[in-house]
Amino acid sequence: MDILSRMEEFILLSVWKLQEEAYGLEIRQYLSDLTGQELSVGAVYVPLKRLKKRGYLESWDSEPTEERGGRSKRFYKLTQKGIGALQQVKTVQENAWSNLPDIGFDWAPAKS
Amino acid sequence: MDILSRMEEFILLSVWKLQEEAYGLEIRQYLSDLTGQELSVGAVYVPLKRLKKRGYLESWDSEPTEERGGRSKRFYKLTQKGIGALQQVKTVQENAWSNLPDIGFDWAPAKS
DNA sequence: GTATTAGTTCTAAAATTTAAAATAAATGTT
DNA sequence: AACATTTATTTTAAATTTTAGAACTAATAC
Repeated sequence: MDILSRMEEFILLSVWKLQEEAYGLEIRQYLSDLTGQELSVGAVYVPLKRLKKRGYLESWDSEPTEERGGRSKRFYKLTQKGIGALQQVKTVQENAWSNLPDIGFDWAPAKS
Repeated sequence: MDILSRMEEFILLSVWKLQEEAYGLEIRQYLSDLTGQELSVGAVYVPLKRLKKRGYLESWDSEPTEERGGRSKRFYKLTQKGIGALQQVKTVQENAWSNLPDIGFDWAPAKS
């Protein structure tokens, strides 16, 4: 399906949400909080690269220095294409959840 | 992430939506309409089996006969676990889309 | 220089998705 | 009865995505 995977959607949304602070480890932390589940570093960095390569994100590296140790951060920002892909997934998502019948059907055959 | 993939979510929702008519090819058609994209048969049957094996769906086969040719259908129905997984994904999804700042940031460095 | 901290890259295994050919099981036709 | 047609599921292998975590980088602190 030519629709963002859930991981891709979540990463794009993290970038949106985090604004000036959208970089790898921060995104990882944000998503862990959101879903209540630990996330390996690879689980974030691998799709980030892919999303950039495909034009959903752009990036730039922070100036080497700041306050304390550690290497520089790679910040991300949504492109127009990225925003469009999010809009699309939102629409399809909403359609999928619309007009569902009441749950609690009873048409399955009785269990033997 | 221990959350339904998008394909899994969509298939479970199809089963919910289609009620008495929830079987492979019908689900495929429904999802093609929903997303506006053709879907191979494997793209539906493979995850259907997985979802059943994991307890999100139960199934039974239709009586061999009906009106016209063709082999019997395998119908699906959500289990409690399946409903729960959909509820979870809905909640996380809604959280992910809440409280997003206005889009149209301008903190990226100027293009060189 | 050596330790510490913060971050990214790499990479291989596992899991999922996808496409399409094969198979199955029913009815219709001659 | 044999063969064609229709509807549906199964199989399978390739492609893609996800995941974990070790390795590496680059800065500051001592």
